[in-house]
Amino acid sequence: MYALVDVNNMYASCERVMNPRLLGRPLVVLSSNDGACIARSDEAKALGIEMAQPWFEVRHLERTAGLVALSANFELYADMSSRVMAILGRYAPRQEVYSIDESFLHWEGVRGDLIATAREMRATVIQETGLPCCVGLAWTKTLAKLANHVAKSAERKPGSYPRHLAQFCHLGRLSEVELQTIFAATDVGNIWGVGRRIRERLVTGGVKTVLDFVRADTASIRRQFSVVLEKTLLELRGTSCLDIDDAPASRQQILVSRSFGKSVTTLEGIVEAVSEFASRAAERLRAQASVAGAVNVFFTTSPFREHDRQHSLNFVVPLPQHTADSRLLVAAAVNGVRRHFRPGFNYAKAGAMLMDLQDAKDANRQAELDLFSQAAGDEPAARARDRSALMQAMDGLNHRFGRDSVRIGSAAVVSNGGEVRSWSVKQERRTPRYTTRWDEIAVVRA
DNA sequence: TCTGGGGTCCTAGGACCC
DNA sequence: TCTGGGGTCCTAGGACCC
Repeated sequence: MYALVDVNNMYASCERVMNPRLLGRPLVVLSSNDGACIARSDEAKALGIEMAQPWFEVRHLERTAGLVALSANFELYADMSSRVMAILGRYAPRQEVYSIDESFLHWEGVRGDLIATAREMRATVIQETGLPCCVGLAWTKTLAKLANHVAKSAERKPGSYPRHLAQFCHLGRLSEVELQTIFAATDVGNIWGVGRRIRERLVTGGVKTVLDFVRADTASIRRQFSVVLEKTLLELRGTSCLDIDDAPASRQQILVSRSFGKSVTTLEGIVEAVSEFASRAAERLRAQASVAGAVNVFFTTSPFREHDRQHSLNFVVPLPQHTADSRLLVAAAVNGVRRHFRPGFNYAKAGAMLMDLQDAKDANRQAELDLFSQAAGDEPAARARDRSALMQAMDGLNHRFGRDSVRIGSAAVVSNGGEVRSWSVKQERRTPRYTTRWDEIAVVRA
């Protein structure tokens, strides 16, 4: 039996835990640069604010509807998430942390009352973190996702589903008739794995609800769409095709990209930003004990500025040998920028992606075994150890004294007088990082 | 003025090999 | 006249997820 546990409006709920005055008010959390709404409280949804809607389009609601908008405080959300996940992990033998606000749980051959377990689990999460969640239970992961959708909707949208399914929905406990009623009342686009495009094609073919979909022919779904969608269909019929992934493999690519707070026109501006992104990516690379074989760099103008001349650059810089050394990765990225940069454009966004990742241990062993590597000009093992020790020291200092205490020279360009870097993201409404910074810790007054 | 930032998987087609 | 078949690897693009 699978459960899918999902924190309600995660980001908005985290802000409310730290500032209860936000309870009951329409609240949105904004993406970097305060550009678009990436999370909404129920009250904000009721105002008609859409996911990813640009902030400037809804900004007037601040005055007219008491809307509150906050810049995303990802450090807070990540910390709250890890607390929630740790609690959920206590309730099931296997857990897959699926995203910052969702977790699959798996019980094999359990007979007990899982709804009772779910109730206790939800109460514990609320008690220990203040965050509300909903639980969907079913025989497969795709059905558990659907059950979770029902649990959420039954709680928040009166009339959508039977009220007794609010917060906890166990599809395995429903009669065939009840199940079909729910399937018939659910748009096919709410299925996990059916996005906008596939939904359009399904609806055009007359498949509008989950019920229509489960009655479709597997072979023709496979033919017209893909094996992926065929699996989705089988899962909805109760045949488990997706196993719980409780030992996630390390990432196959690491991307750091940002839109700029204001556009960048100069080579030095792009160099500065790309250095910073490559440097951040390298930190994550070392955190998962990998090495990279190439750096993919891109920078581009904004398609939304229709009067600007548009230009995008995207290139891959291969490395002579795999590495996790920030200095080498940043240097490769910067050299690429210097070679490819074209002036005369208002660049709006850039990114650095580390590719061709390998396990650092495997890469080392490979290098030691390769009798020809030194003859070919690769560095001796001793030097490689020095590199790794230096990076470890850098990561250690940054962990202890705060991000950017030590960093790579070319990424450290800061304008005189403490002025922010030209490309820096705009974040005017960020709340304190209450749980991860001593100097921003929450203060409680009696 | 102002439009997010990460990821994954699958497929098709071309190069190349035997 | 007639020009194989099976395999791998790589890349680009498209779909999805949160």
